Amino acid sequence: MFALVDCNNFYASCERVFNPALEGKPVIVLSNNDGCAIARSKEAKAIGIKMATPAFMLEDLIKEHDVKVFSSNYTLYGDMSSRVMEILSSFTPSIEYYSIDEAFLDLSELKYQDMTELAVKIRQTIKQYTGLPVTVGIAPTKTLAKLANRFAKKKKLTPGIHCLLDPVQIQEVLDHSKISEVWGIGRQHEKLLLRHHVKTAGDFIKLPDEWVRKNMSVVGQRMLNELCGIPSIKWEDQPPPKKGMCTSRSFAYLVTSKSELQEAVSTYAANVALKLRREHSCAGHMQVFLQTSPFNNEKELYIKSVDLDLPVPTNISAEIIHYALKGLDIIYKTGFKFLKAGVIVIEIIPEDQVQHGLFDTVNREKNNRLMAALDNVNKTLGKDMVRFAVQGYEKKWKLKAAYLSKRYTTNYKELLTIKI
DNA sequence: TCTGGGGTCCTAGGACCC
DNA sequence: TCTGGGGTCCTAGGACCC
Repeated sequence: MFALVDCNNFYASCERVFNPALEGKPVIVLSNNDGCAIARSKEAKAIGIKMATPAFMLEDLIKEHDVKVFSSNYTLYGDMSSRVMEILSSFTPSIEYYSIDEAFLDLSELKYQDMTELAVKIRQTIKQYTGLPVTVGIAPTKTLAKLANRFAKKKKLTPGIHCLLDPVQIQEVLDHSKISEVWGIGRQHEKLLLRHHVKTAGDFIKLPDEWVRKNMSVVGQRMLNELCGIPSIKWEDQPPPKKGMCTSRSFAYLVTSKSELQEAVSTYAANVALKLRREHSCAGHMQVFLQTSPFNNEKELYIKSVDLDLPVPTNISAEIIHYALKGLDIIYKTGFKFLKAGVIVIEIIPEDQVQHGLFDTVNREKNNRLMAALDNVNKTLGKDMVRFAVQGYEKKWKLKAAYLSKRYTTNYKELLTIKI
């Protein structure tokens, strides 16, 4: 048996925990750059705010219904997430952290007899310790647990938990789940299946294996197995090592000047280098990319990326910045208004497996000590307090975050104050 | 004016080898 | 007119996830 536990409207709920006045009100959280709505409270969904709607299209609705709007506060959400995960891991050590707001638990070793009772307990504990509402779905496979979780959100009786313990209960949920609600069915597969009159998950499991395999590859076959109660998706206790890391952002406004792009690209490069150091990894290869707005139909779209080999796999900021700027030199073109840039590193290996080059001109030992010192200072004083000059000081291009809440749980200066 | 960011997995097809 | 067959590796692109 597996449980899928996820936080309801996670980002919106996090904002509510520290601002009870938001209770019962429509709340939305915007993506980076205050671009579009990525989290919505129940009330916001009810007035018709759809996932990923651009903020500028919501202006009327926001005014009309007095919607409370927030910029993404990842420091806060990340910290709340680790609190939830810690509580979950107190129920069982067999836990897979699936995303910032959800986790699978493997319940097979658990002595709990009554699964429903366990689900209730999980829900209550998280609510009590963090203030966050969660939903629990329990079933024989991960995909069914996902479906049970979705079902738990829809149903009127005992909302927030649902267990699929026998074939009858499973069949009921399959028949009441739209095909698009199955984990792994996206827009394209939905279209394909609807063309073949497959409307529900119940219809889907009636399809012959060969058809699924032919039209939806092994991915479809796995979904089919999972829905039939045969676990076919890997259990990942430990997150597998990352294959690539990326830092990219849209700019607050369209950027034309090369110097501003250099600031941005070197900032992203420094960020990627920091991510590598946190994972104790080095990268052997990088890509830098640059693009104009895909939404401006009148102007020519310019998307260009360049690949660069790093002579020796590295996580040293200065080195990664150096090559990123070299890449920018290659792809930069005057006469365009750029919306977005990014730095990607691949060929990632553990830092203790780096093969040093015979003709290496970089003093890696010294640089590693420098990076450790830099990370330490920044950890104490706050992110980016010490940085490379090329990253710029003003950073006018930096993304917008006009409605940012405080970092209540991670910064002493931003603790919640209560007047009594 | 204003449209997120960071990932994974799979397949097909080309290049290359014997 | 004839022009193998198998294998591997790499890449681009598609689909999906949160």
